[in-house]
Amino acid sequence: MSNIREVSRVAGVSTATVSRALSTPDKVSEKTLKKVYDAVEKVQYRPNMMAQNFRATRAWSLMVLVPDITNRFFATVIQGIEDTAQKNGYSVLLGDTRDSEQREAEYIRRVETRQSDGIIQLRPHHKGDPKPAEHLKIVNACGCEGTPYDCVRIDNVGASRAIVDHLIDMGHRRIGVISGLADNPHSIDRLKGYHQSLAAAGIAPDSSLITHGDFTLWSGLQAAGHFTRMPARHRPTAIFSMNDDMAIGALQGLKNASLRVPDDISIAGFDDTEYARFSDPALTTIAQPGYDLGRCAADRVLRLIEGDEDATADIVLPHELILRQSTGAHRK
Amino acid sequence: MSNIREVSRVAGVSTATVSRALSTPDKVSEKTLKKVYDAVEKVQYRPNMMAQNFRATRAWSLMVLVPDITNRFFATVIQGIEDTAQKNGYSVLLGDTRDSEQREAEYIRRVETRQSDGIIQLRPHHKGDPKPAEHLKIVNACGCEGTPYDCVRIDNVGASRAIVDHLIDMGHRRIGVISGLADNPHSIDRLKGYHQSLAAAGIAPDSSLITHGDFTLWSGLQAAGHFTRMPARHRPTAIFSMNDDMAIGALQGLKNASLRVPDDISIAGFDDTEYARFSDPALTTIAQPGYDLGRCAADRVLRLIEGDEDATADIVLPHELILRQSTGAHRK
DNA sequence: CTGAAAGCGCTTACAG
DNA sequence: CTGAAAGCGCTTACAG
Repeated sequence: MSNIREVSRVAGVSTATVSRALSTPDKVSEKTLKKVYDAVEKVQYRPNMMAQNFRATRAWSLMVLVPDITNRFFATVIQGIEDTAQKNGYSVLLGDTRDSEQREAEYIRRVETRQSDGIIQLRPHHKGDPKPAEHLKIVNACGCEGTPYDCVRIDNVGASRAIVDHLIDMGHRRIGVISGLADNPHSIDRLKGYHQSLAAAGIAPDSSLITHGDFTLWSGLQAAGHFTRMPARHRPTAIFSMNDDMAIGALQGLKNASLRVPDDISIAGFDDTEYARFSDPALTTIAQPGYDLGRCAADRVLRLIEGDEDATADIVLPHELILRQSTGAHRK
Repeated sequence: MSNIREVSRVAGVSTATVSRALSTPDKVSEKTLKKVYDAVEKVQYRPNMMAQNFRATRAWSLMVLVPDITNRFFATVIQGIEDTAQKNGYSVLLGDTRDSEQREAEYIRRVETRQSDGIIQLRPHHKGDPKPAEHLKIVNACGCEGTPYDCVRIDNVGASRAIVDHLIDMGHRRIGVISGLADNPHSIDRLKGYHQSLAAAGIAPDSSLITHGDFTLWSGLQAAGHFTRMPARHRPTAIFSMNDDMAIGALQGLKNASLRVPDDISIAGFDDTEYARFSDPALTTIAQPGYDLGRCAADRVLRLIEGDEDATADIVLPHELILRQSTGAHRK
């Protein structure tokens, strides 16, 4: 592994000149430049970024804290983050927390020890979470309203209202919900939208219509059981699942119980992952701009890191209701 | 941001002693230890890993080169890598190449400039690829036979044979293939297995039965069109798709053409991602040990980095044929 | 058990 | 335009 001293020796100049030739070539004469470049070529010099970064006190990397990398929606957000990071010369460190607080703490420690310049957190900030240390550059992507630091998100309450309104417009009055974990802020916000829609339509809420999963395919299948086991007249005629994966899982549960979708029961998802389009029937869902959420969040941490920014931002990106075949009119 | 000098000042000892107290406490007296720990606490000292790593010439990070992070199979492999890395004190740098050679080159450059200690490459090594530089610590996960450096993989030829044999056992003789890109080594190996099975059963190959996708859901849908547009008597009675995503895409194409699976046509996938179980009908497929492939590959680079190893390894992990409802007996 | 000193590979203010 | 020198935060061989 050659270093700058070796280059300077071969080129017959000082290390300072080599450094300048490489970083600020217009401060160096043509002739010297050539000598340096030739020497770089000759000794196959590659700068030692560990040394460079150490000196510059900049790791040029971003830590992404993601609950579950196999979740396609999160993977899309990460693509947005990575493209932006890459474009700005930053690397992305993967922190797959698997919802473990201990793992999350370990990753955050890496940022505190300067292995990373900033954090993008993909799980929503819970009400009870401690506020992150003042000096941490952190942005929440896919968060919720009320996050006490920078946050890029959609209007979860409004999106939820849009989808429940759609179901109500189709004539449904008994609308079931497959929520995420009860204390998850996404669950809370989307449930709020659900209740707002019911209230606006004059439909009395019924807690037996609400069941909880954990955003995985499996939990969606389990959740469907809650509804299929109900006597038919109590059963909802439509279900709002808080993500596509649980909706896809539920689809299987409904079919196992010989319920036809949407003829016997409608179901809608949330996220518009690629699989939503390929389920049978294709899912009505809310399209979240995953890639853009990642891109914006990355832009934001980068500005925090560069120090261009101090005011806390709450950026809300648009969502869109996507109508497909899994929802249909209520049939008497 | 406090540093070791500040700690030494507060503790009233030298920086050397602080360093020793933190890394080799048994070389330091009890009394001094306490003074140091108190000072660390008082000034909220966090070691600067950039300095530590620079001095140790070890980045403590692994670069993962992945063609597409949204592919669930790859995401699972990455979980195996990350758990192993984490356990050994390494971070994972994400290099989502999107099949771009330019991006791949940029990521490799990061390793050459010592931002990372080693590489795990998730795309298979192509015959024509240049051999990576001698000093690079690189392991191929999910590779193919004949990779000229360390490789952890399954027996793609054998797995392909297992699935095609199954279709033949069910009475199918016209077996279509949805391959990946023609020059992809996985495509090549799996096609080889397909041909071996046909030959063993005395079935003449028919190139009109082979079509190509790119391992995405969409391309599977396109590929299905190739078969549904055929006159019925030329159409295959079973299809082997080289991954689950394309099979799921194809499922939709077959349904659009009013073909029932498996009554009119059988289809099998490859990978056994979580979605294979939740498609309708659930997919017959080959289970690849994605998590273990990642774990083994990470173990391997780690050994390369630690210098415990020099012989090139070719590690083959077991696969398994998973029978579900998407394949059935051939009906006359 | 402890401290003074050197050095990892780089960059930059300073002087010429 | 160029070089000598200092310094980023840490560790460790050396001497005591």
